[in-house]
Amino acid sequence: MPQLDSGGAGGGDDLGAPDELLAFQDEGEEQDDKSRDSTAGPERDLAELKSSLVNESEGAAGGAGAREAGGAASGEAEVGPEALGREHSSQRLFGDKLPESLEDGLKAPECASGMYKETVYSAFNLLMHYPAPSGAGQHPQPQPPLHKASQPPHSVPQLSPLYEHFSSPHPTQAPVDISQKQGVHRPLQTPDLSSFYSLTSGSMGQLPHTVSWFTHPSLMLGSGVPGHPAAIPHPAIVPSSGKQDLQPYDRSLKTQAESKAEKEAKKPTIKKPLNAFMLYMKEMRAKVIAECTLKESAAINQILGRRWHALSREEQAKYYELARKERQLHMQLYPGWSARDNYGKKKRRSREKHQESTTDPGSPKKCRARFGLNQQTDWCGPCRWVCPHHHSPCALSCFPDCTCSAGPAAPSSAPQPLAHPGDRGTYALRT
DNA sequence: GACCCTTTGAAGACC
DNA sequence: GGTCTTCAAAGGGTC
Repeated sequence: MPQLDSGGAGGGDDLGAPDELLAFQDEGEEQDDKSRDSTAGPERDLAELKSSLVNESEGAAGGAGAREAGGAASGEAEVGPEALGREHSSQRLFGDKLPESLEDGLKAPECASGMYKETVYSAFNLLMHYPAPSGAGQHPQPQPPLHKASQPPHSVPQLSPLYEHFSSPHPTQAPVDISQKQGVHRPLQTPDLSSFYSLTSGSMGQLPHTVSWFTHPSLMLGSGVPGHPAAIPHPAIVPSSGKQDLQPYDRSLKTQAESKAEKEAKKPTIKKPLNAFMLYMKEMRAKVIAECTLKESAAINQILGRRWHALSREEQAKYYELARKERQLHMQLYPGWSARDNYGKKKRRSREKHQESTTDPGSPKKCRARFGLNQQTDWCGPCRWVCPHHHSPCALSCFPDCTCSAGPAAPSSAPQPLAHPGDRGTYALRT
């Protein structure tokens, strides 16, 4: 993490996100525990993490896992396996049940043995912690065409070929070559940008996403941001419409206003730069899919979220730093861009859910949606949470340690929804 | 075909 | 300033 790395690339970080620091501040003693755990041995750490996941998934049926999770959620002395949750307080409160698909994946031998198996999971940590020595012999992947003769000691071998390029002392040369080959004007070789990727020995490696900025198909096609002075193609740029252009004849039939609107509609959307977790997901998703034979992104993201919390500060710091560079580069490429530009481009039902929550309680399904609960969760009663509107037990078997044991409340006495696991901030755990 | 789900983090909106 | 909302990725699932 840049802020914590006094000697690292965090110095002079004008774009450092304050949340990054807060995230670690929140962890507090957890991080100390984490450090101790990591020093105690990765095998134990991994085994406990795996165990905690199994317990969480099995906690729905039994109570032991629930109590275990509850102990971890108390935020106080985390001891033994309980400490393995390693989730932020808000996340720890989120005693979710893994989706069936995820449970299946976890129970599947190939997943159980792969996800948190030392040989795989810690292999990633190892790669992140201990830079691979230079030389092709250490490289598990085929040598890329742009492979440099010697690999910088700080590089991460499993990353894409261009990662190596950008880890090289002359990171901007290959894009120049590429653009020259493609006949694309690339005013990218600004001192500032090159400085981003002229990684020092202490700087972090480049992940495929960042690297992919320069290998994206749009780059190869020479597309860019119309009107933008830089006109630098970027994977963040996506056409707002996938439809093909109109034929000239059809176009002639369009009125000027229509064509203008059409132009506006076809204006490529500049996407938000990826944050640290997104970069982490992008890199690790394929591994999780391969290890767990899962395809459902929701389940995969749950796993990745847990893995993210299981990462050490140093490991997370690499992604925070990369995300900071992403934002920096994004800002340079699109100076006038704002996240507001993409607001409202996605219709989200969450907004509708919120509106529903303030008016009609609606059906139990809507009520579940109001509290952000899993729509697929059946109503039953292990947590004894009572829906304030329907006065029926909420069956959140995925929240086995829910302490909201309030009985059915009279409608008039329940103007406020009860604290519920769905409300991350108010969920209290049984101690 | 649009949206949901699910995760974390960044940033804008809102009070 | 604190809280809430939206969007970034991903792809199977749902409507």
